Amino acid sequence: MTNEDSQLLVQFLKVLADESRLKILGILANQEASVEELAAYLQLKPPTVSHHLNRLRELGLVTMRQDGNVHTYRFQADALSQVNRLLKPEKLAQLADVEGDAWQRKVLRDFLNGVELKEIPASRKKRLVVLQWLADQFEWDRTYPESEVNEIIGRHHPDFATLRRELIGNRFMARENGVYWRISEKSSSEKSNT
Amino acid sequence: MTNEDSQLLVQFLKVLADESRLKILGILANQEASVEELAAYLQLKPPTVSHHLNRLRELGLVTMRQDGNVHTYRFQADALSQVNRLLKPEKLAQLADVEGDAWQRKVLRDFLNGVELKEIPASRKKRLVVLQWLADQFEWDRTYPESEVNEIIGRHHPDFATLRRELIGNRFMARENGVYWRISEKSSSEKSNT
DNA sequence: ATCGAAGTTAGATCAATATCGAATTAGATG
DNA sequence: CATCTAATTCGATATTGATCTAACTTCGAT
Repeated sequence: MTNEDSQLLVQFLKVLADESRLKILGILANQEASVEELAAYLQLKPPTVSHHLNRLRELGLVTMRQDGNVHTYRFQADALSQVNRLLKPEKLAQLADVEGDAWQRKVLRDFLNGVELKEIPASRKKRLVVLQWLADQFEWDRTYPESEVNEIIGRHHPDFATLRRELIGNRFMARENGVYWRISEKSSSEKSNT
Repeated sequence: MTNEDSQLLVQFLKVLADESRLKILGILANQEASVEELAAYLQLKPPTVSHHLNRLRELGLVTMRQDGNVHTYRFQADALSQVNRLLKPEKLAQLADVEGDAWQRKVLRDFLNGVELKEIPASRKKRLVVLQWLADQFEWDRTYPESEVNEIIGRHHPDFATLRRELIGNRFMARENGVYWRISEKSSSEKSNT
C-alpha cells in the first residue's frame, strides 16, 4: 500500500462516513435521481444535497447528466471496489511500514538535550533506546579501556558507572580483562539515528 | 440491509475515517503494541491514543490485554469483514428502501394547507403527486357527474376546471358520457396518505 | 507506605464540516 | 425579453470530534 493509496483510502472513508451521503448512494443504487428528488427523500435542502453530491462526484462515486435544468445523478458501483480493495488487513499492515522508528526518535528527543542525556529513563523500554544510542557512541571493531569508556559516557551523563553497567547488563557491550567492546544484537529491531 | 445494519455501517465508517486510527490499525496489524508505543509512533499524546483505542475497541476492531500497568492492544482482523460485507452496491441499494415515499409527503406538505391546495405545482413531477392526492379524494367503484367532480375539487382549489382536465389528461380519472370515475395506475409507485 | 510510571478520564480548545438561507447562474417557456 | 424553475455557489452558523493539559487511578517497586 503506497502512501497515496493510504491518503485515498482516508478520503473515501471520510466521504462515505456520513449518513446523508450513504442514503444518497442507497437511493441512487436503485435508480438515478435529481437533486430535488434526493432533497425531498432525505428531508434536506437542495444546497445541502448539492454539496454532498459534489463530494461524492469528486471521488467518482456518482456521475451527473444534465437534461435541461435538471441534473440527474447516477451511482457508479465500481468506485466502491477501490475501498474494498484497500480495506483489508494485509493492506492496512503495509500502511504502518512507511512510518518506521518514530518512537525511538521520540524517546531520544525527550531524553536528550543535544548530546546531553537529561536523565536515565526509568522505564525499561525507553532505557533500552537510550542505551542503544549510547552504544552507538562507541565504534565497532576495537576495544576500550574502562577509563575511556567512563570518559565517553561521562560526556553524556554524570553517572557513568550505572550506565556502563547497564550497557553490559543489556548486552550492548561486553567486558573481558578490563577492556570493553561493542557486541551485535541478535534480532532486535532497534536502530540508531543521527 | 436492516436499519441497524445501516447505523452500524455509518459507525464503522466514522471510526475508520481518521488517519490516526487507520495508522493505529496498520501498526497493530503487524504486531500488538502498548499505548505509549503507539503514541510515540504516531507522534501523539497518550490520552489521544487512548481515545482512539476506545473508539476502535467499541467496534471490536481491537482488543486489550493488561500486563501490570501496560495495556497491550491487538488488532482483530475479522471485524473488518463486517464493513466489507456491508459496503457493497447491493447492500447500499437495500438501504434506500426503508425510506419510502418521503418525497411525496414533502411535496404534499409544501402545497397543502390542511385540505386546501395552496397552488398548483408548476413542475410536472410535483403536480403528479398533488393530482394523485386529489384523485384519492374520490372513491373507487362508482361514478361522479361533472357537477360533483367540480364540487369536490372546488373544496381544495378554486380552479376546478384546470384540475379536472389534468386528472383526465394524466389518467388518474376517466370520462364517458358526462360521468367520471377513477382508473387504476399500471405500475407507478405513488401512494396516497390520509 | 511511598513513589513513579502507564493508562484512563475530564475538561477545554480548535478545526473541520454538515446544514441552511440568500444570492447567483443557466435553461426553458411563453 | 421576462419569468420561472433547478441547481449551484457563497457566507454564516452550529455541531462534531481530534487533540491537548491536568487530574486521577492503578499497579509495581523500592
